[in-house]
Amino acid sequence: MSKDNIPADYDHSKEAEWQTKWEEDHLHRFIGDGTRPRYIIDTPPPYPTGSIHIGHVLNWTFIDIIARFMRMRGYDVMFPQGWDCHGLPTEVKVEEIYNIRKNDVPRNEFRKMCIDLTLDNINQMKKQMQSLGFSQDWSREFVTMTPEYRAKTQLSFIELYNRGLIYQAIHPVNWCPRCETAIAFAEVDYNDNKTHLNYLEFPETEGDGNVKIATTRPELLSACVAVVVHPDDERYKHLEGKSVEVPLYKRSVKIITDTEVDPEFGTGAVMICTFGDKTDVSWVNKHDLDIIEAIDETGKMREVSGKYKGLSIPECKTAIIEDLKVDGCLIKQEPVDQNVGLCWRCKTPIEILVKKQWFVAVKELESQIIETAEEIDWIPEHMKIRLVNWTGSMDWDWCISRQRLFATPIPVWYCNNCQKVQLPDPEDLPVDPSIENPPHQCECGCNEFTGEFDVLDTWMDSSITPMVIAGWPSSDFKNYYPSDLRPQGHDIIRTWAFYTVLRCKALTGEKPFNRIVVNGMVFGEDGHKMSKSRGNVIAPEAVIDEYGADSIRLWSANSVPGSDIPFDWKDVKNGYKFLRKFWNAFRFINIHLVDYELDEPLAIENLNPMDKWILSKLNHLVVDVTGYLENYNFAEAKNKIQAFIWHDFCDEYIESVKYRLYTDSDDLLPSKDAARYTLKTVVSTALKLLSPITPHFTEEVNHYLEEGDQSIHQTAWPVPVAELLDEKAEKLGEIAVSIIGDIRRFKSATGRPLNIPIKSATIYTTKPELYSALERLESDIKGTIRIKNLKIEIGKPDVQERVVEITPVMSKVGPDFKKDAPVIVKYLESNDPHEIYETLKKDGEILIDGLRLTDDYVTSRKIIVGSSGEKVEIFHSEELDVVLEIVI
RNA sequence: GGGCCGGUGGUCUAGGGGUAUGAUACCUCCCUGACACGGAGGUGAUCACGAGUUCGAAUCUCGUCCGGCCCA
Repeated sequence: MSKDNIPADYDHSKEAEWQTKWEEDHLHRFIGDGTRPRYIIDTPPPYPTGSIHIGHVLNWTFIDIIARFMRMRGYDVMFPQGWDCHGLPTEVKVEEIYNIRKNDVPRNEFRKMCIDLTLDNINQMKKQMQSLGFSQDWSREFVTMTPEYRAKTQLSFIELYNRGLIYQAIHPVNWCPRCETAIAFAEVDYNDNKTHLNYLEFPETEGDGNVKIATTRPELLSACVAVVVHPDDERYKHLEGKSVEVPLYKRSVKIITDTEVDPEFGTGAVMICTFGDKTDVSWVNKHDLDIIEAIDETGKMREVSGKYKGLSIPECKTAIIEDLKVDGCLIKQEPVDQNVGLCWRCKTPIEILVKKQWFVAVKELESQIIETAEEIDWIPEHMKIRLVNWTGSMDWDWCISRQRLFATPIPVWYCNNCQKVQLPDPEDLPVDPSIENPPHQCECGCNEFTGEFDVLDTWMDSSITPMVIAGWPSSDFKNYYPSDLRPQGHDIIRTWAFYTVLRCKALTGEKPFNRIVVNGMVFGEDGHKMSKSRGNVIAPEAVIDEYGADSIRLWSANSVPGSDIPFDWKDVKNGYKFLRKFWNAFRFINIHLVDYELDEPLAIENLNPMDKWILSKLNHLVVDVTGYLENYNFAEAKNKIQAFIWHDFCDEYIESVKYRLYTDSDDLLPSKDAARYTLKTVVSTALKLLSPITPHFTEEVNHYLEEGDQSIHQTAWPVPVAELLDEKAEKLGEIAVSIIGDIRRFKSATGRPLNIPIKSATIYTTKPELYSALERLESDIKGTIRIKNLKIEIGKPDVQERVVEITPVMSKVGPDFKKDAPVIVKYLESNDPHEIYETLKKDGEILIDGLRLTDDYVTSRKIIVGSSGEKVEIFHSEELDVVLEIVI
């Protein structure tokens, strides 16, 4: 039944062996034959940076617990893993490694360098994930930079283009002058700094007046297209509709009004430029103003800025301020705090440029996105609000073109004659228009084309994962779509969740997933999200080396969706201690299981009160943990299992059966077997409950405990046994636990060793039902604490009790006495507790200002004073209200 | 500046109208037939602040302050 070569210590380095075995045995493969209900997880594809961080550990532990739990419950689980490869960070890294700029080598050569680096990074991260015991089906791995995946991304582009949801337009975009590319809002970092607010005087074109405007960006003077003031601003009422002259350039611009102007800031008059900031963009659109492009793609001043042409932005700013001073147009300068947008990668201040770009028509899809979000289960629910609010607050459509190299090419060509857009045939995908030609000639008869050099935003790759894992565009993909579960962090609700909902809905007409479980962020010791740039990162390998994957998984499991959690070595260590405790308990049990032939029906017949107690608690645990895991309350599941094993089982139950296990008496043999059966059942069931959380540990113990070599992960999830759920048995067991604890505490309080034998003990109770309960528990109490003679008596010993404290039971006093409750409380506080107790005992009630207070509304604490002079020690057990008399 | 979340013993945390859960740290005692990497006990919280509702607020409402994530 069990093996007798159990190592003294649990060795977490054996985790790797189990990982290898699971992989070799294909334990985590999705079968897909329809013999079991399917459960599909749309796993996040991480960006291959080369190493996973603790945030990944948290996120993937959640996923893995769910995957393992669902498998044990009979589901065919698809747990794929992908990699979201494309992006600027890899390009920057490659430039760094080879000390080149991307344009120094041919495009394809540069891409090859990126691919090689990414493959290495994926390999490392995959190993890390495997070392954590995550149960992905690696036969279904997807990599967004492969031709197969790029073909899907391009197909999704073509489909949306054909439906008019992707269009090309001239549009303001966020632009990084260093990277020379458009970037999305999500890629803009913001930084506080100090600059100067410059007060400039714009003379009236007709008349002698002038307007003083305040600007932080005088270098954009050449792009000034209007001056705007608040419509209610009395200072400027007379100027509405008139024109002023732009200093230096002597151009005339209109004065317009808009309520968005803050009259309190600066002078209350603002110059609108193309484009100083986002407000400029909205004003230009709203008032249909001209567009003057003053800055080029590299951040240099263009022709239109006149003598400043070719200067960088800061150079131009300095020069123009000097010239304004000379002209007398600069009235004053004052320091001001500014919040500038920076390129998230290189920290260069971004500009807003006017560009021909590709867009996804997000604004048009808004209502559909919100509807779809409503159809999805959000865990926790408030996360949905973030997506809905975000959807309603987009300033402009999603710009999906990027001027980069390592990405999926935009699959279009332009006819050299008529400029018409040419698309590839779906069967030719993927294509690279920068080096290939389109399959057909243009309608206009022309056969000369220019390929698009721009590439797609990486979110275009990763926002179709639920479709890709379902096999899209193959015709049966709807059998595996939508996914059942999308697990992800709350930091990317406005990106990954948003783009996935938007794109999948637009492409399939359906929601991408039924349910989204959102995990929190991991904080470092400084209270901030763990990130490389903050330098508060702890490497998962360091934790695994010291305490093993299961310990960090236990740490991860001590949390719930949506809550941020701080990383703490102490907590990881606590998980490790728990596993060690469980291991030792198992080792002890194993000694008593060697050579033991289980006769289950017979054992069940002979269960004693303590066995029934722990078995009932075990079955309650099964019910509870199943419910907690169904509701993603990992913390509660983990804590309930841990408390049960550590305290109920190890500290109470095992201690209470030792006397039976070590007996040689034939009379006690059936009871001994019942104990062995119970020990085995508890360990075996608890292991199953724990195995989604700590798969290595439970597998290790399981292989010693059970016959055969079936993996614990292939066993069925425990179901509660109705006959063993027994409230009466639990209450009876609690009485034993309480008495045993009291005697332990008594020993501790009187400075005696815990294992010191007791010559005789008498338990006095005045309650008949308690008396009979104690009678049934006699041998367990006696055996557990080693009492030679135990007597149970009805009545009281020859002692005096003194009540030292009477406490109101507020949950009863409050509702029943309402506004009189404080009177009761005050009375109980200010009168002698013993007298109150005596009155209650004598009269059954006590009158306080006409209020009838009975026994039910109070609890009392007694001490036992004095004795009849015998050499006995007496104490009062509060919980049960019994008196114990002890002779040691 | 906006959206969302949060502020509970030294630290972390549960609860969310009736006098606060657990962990950790600390202190005391105990080497008990699996585990001293263990066990038993103990100290320690006016539940961020202010006001309101209520007999009663950590809990509900409003406001303030502080922190976090995302965005501007």
